[in-house]
Amino acid sequence: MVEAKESARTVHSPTERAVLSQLLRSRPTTRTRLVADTGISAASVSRAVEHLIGTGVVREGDEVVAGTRGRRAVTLDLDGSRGIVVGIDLGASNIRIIVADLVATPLASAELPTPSDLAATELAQALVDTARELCGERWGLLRAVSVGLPGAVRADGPSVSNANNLQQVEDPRLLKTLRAGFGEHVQLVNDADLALLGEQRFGAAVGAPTAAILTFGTGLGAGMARDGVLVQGRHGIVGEFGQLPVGPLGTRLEHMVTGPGILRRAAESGIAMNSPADLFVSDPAPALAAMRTQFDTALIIALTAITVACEPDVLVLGGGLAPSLEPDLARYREAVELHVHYAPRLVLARLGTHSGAAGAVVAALTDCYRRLGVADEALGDAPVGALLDLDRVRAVARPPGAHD
Amino acid sequence: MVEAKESARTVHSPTERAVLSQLLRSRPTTRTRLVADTGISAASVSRAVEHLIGTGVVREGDEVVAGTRGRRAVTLDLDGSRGIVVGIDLGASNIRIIVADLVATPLASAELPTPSDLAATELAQALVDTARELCGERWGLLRAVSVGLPGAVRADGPSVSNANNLQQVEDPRLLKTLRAGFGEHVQLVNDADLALLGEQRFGAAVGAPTAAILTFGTGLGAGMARDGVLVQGRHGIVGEFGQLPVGPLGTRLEHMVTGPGILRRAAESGIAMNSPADLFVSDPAPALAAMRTQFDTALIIALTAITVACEPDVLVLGGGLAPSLEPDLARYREAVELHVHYAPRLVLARLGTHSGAAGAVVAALTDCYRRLGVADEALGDAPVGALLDLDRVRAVARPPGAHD
DNA sequence: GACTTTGCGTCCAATATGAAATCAAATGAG
DNA sequence: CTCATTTGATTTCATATTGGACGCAAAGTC
Repeated sequence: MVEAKESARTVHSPTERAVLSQLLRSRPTTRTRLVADTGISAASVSRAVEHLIGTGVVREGDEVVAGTRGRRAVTLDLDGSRGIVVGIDLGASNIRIIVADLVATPLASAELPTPSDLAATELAQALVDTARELCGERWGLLRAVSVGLPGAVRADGPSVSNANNLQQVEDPRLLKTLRAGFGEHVQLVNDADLALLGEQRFGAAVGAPTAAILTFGTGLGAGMARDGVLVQGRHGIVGEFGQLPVGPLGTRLEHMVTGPGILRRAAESGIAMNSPADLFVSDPAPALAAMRTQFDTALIIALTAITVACEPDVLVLGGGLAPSLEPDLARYREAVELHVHYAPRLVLARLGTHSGAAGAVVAALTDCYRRLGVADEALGDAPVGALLDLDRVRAVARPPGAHD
Repeated sequence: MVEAKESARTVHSPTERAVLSQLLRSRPTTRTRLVADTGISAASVSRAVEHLIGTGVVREGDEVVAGTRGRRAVTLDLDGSRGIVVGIDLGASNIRIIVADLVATPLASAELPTPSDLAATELAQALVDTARELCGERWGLLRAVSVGLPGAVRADGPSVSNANNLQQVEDPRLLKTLRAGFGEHVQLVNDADLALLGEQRFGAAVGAPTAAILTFGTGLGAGMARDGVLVQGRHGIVGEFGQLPVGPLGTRLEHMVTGPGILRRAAESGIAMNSPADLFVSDPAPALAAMRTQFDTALIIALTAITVACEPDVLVLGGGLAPSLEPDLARYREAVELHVHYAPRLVLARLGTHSGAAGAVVAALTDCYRRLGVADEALGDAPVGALLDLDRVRAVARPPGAHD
């Protein structure tokens, strides 16, 4: 269970924290490199590493095969096998779960339709059961769980609000049941925030500590991170740019750029439309072209707003509609740049439907490392280097219900 | 000069830093209270204080007059007399300068019309000369200078852009001349950011570490601070909500809510208007009422955007037009709350025309304390308790040109 | 095979820390 | 007024942490 012997694993001394933090940033590494990177004396680094190995946090690896002369340095790395984390993306239509070890190696994954008719308690229990099955005999090693939801997560409790597309997650019993099943260390996070984390660590925004995401799903979701840290308000409404009343007659931005809104507006105008993607065909009918212009206007407002809100280096576009926007990314970028003399790099999400669950893994790992005593500045990089491999995620996927 | 013997004044040891940081947060205080607040042993606190006093950073004050028995504790406080800072608000129409000591006691202040016909170098030299005159014989104690400007300040250099209302501040020679005159520690900051700092420390947003400001001047300025720290992007465009193309035909938000834009739009509509304040009379003519509705719509978009950008506890409205909005603050707040289920407290700026210069003093002091080794978390509070007293600022005001 | 280079652990002196004792300064009781 | 009591500040001392110097180990070079 999550709380098992956690205290014994906590790193106390400042020196040891500094060493572990640097190890996280540049892993795998060696004692000598840690000395150079931290400025701490070789004697102290050696002692700290010795203790970290004794605690089971760090392990020695194979020797370096550098071409230089002299004795070979022993590689050091986190001992990822000592624990596992679970990342869950609880979406309005699908649930995605990834189990990974402490260095973000995917161990198992699953995807299943959301049983949206279930009440909060049953839904939570279903998540616990499925995750437990995926973890198999490693269940005892579970250290942290992160769950992404389509709603505003308030810092108090935490409680959830504005979850229009999956109402039952607002029920506090959801978290209660999750805690009962997974243990203490369960966190709820907005799904767009998690998708951003995923893309920042493993996807389209790698190397951009200040980045933002805009997801076009059932609703418009947004997330922002500055210097590797999510911007999250106490009420969870940071990023709710979809609520800006910028359309004609005060229509909300969300209704101008997401699927249901587009279809409704088309119906109101008497335009036949099968899918929102019809809006993005190359030679549209005049009536459609007018709607597309409105869409573009609204989207550019959203992009501009998010740009002046946090000045991201990269702005990721995700969700079902995002691929349709690819041909026009350059045009959107120019429009933003025209308005504020700066524009972030506009890119499509690269993890696709996995970004939320991948981000949940990142959030869970971050939680683990923070409890281990890693410095906050270093958390943004952890676990860098060990990219969560999408192919491996798929390779370890199991149909729900299959047993070990 | 600024760089004089700075190194000797830097606090090195972690313990000493912790003590100084806590002293800043709860000053004036005593050794015993520092022991309780920091958790450091009495012996170490005593030693640290001794050294801080020896360095000249801290001084002992009068004894406490507590009603309890036992020996009286000696009060400890920052030694504000050991240095001075200069805060300058370089506006499009007026320059305001405040000289203060290291505990934010105003020593001198001045206000003069901006000589906007001067080129960058001459303008900078005028600032240096005026400040030097205000400082008098204390000039040698100058530790830091902050200058607020109506433009986007980029982190590189720093360079300035988007300064449409005072073009010459974009010239890099401005900073060069300022550095030549004031010394190394001059920083340029966006004026809205500084106004927010001022209101957060001394004005309408006291006690709100997460706050934002919207200033209605020649242009629309905005600033945001999260947890006591300004949100500043590398390109300085954070907060440029005025550039959102939300009006009809893509009109920028700025043009809908600031003086020049209002006058121009009135002229275009054939409405006679002497001052933008005419828009806010209690029983407007129908044509005016329509314009007012447009203004309200745009303002609510701005307020909503800034709310979802950082979720401030307090949103300060400043600049010339702000007082006209007072009767409608509750209405605006409700509109925002309707859109995002949360609204910050909407308040008018309390420092009026002084907020920028007061904020510049805060920024300069923060710079000083950071160089002294104060922990970043404690900087948001420094120098709490010593409120910059507006009456004192006025009392020490001198007409430019007067001599000591 | 001796030498050099590099990695890493050990020894030791220097430093910083906290618990406890001591000194200092105030009040109140008798 | 004197002395016990209380609280604040410093000193003493035992202890822990740190980094430099040294020594050993393991590799390549000549």
